[in-house]
Amino acid sequence: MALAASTGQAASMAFELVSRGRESAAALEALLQGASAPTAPPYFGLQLNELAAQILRCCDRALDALQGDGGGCQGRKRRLPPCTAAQRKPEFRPRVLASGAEMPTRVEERCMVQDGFLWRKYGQKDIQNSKYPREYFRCTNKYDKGCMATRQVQQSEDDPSLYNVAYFGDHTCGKGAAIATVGDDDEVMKLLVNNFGSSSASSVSRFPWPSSFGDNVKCEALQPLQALCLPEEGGDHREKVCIKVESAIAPPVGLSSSADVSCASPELEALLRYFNWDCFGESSFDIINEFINIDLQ
DNA sequence: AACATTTGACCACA
DNA sequence: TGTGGTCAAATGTT
Repeated sequence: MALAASTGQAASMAFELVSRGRESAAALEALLQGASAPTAPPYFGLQLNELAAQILRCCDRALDALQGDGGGCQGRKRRLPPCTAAQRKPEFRPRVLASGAEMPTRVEERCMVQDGFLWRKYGQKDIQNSKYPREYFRCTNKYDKGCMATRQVQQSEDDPSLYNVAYFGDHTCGKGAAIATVGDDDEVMKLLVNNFGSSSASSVSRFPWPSSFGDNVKCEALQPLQALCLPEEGGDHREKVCIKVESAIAPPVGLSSSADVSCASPELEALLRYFNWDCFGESSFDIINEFINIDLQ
């Protein structure tokens, strides 16, 4: 009963948050419709007005879901696979962590900013001595362009709001080239391109984290990036960054605060502000992660 | 129809 | 032999 009450409370809070997000997105879209094309450059392969429209669609679907099923955020469902001798698939088990904890609610997988690199999840594995599973992603251009870039994402045990993201291999699909030309006049984007366009230690040393992603969301690299660039055999490289996504204003325990990187570009600031409202669950991490992922290529 | 995620099985490696 | 990374069938979403 108490559970039902708290579930209802959470649902109404989620509904309110999504509603606020929708209002913000609608305002953003209206602003962008009045802006001339040169002031709204494409980010991550999307025009900002397209981005705003996408946000609206996501909000509408989220609101529909919240109203439709009494508050539960349903992810994609999987029916019981047929149990025949030819099919090895055992019976379906609900998605529960090894620790017995529930998986974070997936609000809307596809409601994320595209960074020019598209990742496709190809596996998930429970890792020994870890409460949380590790998720495996590959570049969607693996087969058509032979791009061998992959990444692994795992929630931190010490701090569930922290995710460890490891990047393997280089993108050979060329999809990131456009990103480097976006924001040439933007201080932050320059830093990011300078730091991540090369794997050399000298450029990495100017890694600009931590930076603020709006008022309520912070993304921080918890360790110097150069310490996490692990060379691999065959010229392959691995980059790993710890990402912390928090919805609270208060700084996380054990993390020293430092100066935020200012955003010289109003477009980028507008984009970052967009993240404020969608700051819960796994989906919010995906959004942030996708953004950070640009930097790491 | 195309493309996405899910998830147990398979396989390589230490 | 245990563990982690990948595969691929089933199934959901657009």
